[in-house]
Amino acid sequence: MRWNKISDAVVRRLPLYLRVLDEVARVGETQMISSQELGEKAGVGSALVRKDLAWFGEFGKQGVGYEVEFLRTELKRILNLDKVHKVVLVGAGSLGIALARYNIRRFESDDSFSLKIIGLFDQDPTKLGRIYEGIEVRPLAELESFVRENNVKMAIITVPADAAQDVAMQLVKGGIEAILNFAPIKLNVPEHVRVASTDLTLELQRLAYYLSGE
Amino acid sequence: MRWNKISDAVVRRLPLYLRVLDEVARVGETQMISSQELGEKAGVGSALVRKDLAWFGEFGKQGVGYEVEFLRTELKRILNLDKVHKVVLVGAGSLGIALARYNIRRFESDDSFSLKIIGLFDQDPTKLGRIYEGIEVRPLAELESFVRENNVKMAIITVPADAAQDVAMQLVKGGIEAILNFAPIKLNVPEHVRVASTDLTLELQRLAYYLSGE
DNA sequence: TAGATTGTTAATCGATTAACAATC
DNA sequence: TAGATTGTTAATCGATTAACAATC
Repeated sequence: MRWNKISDAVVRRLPLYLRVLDEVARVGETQMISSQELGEKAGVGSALVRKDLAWFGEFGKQGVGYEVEFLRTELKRILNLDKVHKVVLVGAGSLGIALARYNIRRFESDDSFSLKIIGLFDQDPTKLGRIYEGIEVRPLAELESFVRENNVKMAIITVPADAAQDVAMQLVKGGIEAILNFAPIKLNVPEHVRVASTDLTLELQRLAYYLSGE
Repeated sequence: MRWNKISDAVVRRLPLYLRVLDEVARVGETQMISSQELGEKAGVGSALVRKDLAWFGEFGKQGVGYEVEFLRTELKRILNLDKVHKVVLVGAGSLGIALARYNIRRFESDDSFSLKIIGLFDQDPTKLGRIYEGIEVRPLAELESFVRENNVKMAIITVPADAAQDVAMQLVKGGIEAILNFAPIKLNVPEHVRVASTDLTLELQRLAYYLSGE
């Protein structure tokens, strides 16, 4: 399962397609969907839908379209979502806990349930041992070994900016391959580690640009 | 202050530059900064830095670079961050409260403090009247009038997916111009309203793609 | 078969990078 | 002045869109 050289822009749209298919399957009106309709619901041109999917194989039938259930299964496979992934969340502040809750809810209601937070970590000794959403808060000192021993490949960082780089390094040493980062800082990690950043401040500042100056 | 036609890609980098300048100013070692150095710290090529800034004027001196404080002030002005903007947050669940807290902390520590949450809204009657971070939770029914009467132009949505579109419409009717959306759904809004979406699920699913299949 | 839609190639569009004259 | 770096133009790169032969 190695399709290297697939552009990031393409990969970014796959979960979008999957979401549309999930919804179409849930409503259950149609068995088949055209690139046209899939594109419309995903907010993407139909040609781009076809081109994106074509990177991974031939999933459609000319004159008919794509079988919803089949494409859904294939996309899950492509995205590695046909397996359960263990996730650690570092930073048990209010944002971290909220994400743990949000995330777990979301994936529990999903039939696939492919991401599972198995560890919460925090630097604050007063938080240690507390249990949120059924998961115990552990000390940062155990992070690296926990990640290694449990073979965790994915992490979410919600610690303050000045601690984030350090945490990232611990995670990498433990063998993490993908990080979702909420700290407002650019993480420095080796090539083989993927980082997705969600930077609230940057987004808000960007939006301010579009406000008609008052 | 109308530079229409500036591409989104450019606007997206401006807050990044601002952040670098803030940091450089805080450390206070240098008065001047070159596009080279600014680019390095922002993770962007030096030519692109110059090109981005050139859209808005001539801020540098040949042979020398950009004056840190001056460029910082200019960027704030360009991004509309030289004014205080009132923000409403809709959805006082754990994510909403966490964001309110996070956000307020962040901008309070900043000397500019240009975004200020002035209203929290929730549909749950048991939450009404509660006070978080000094802000009272109000009923959704009052959202539109509150936004209009207080001349609020920016909103954050943290309600569940099935309520988000409805909330967005209320906000737009009240006169909102920019929305930061955390609900996992594409919001349908008029042309003149800007939406930035942060979709945790899409990001996580995207990251899963890069995991070496176990 | 006739109509529709895929998979794919070529054309277009937009964004980034390279290069350099202008000039501090 | 000599060295450095801007602002800007031209070249490159990559991503999206248009078009259409293949075919269900």
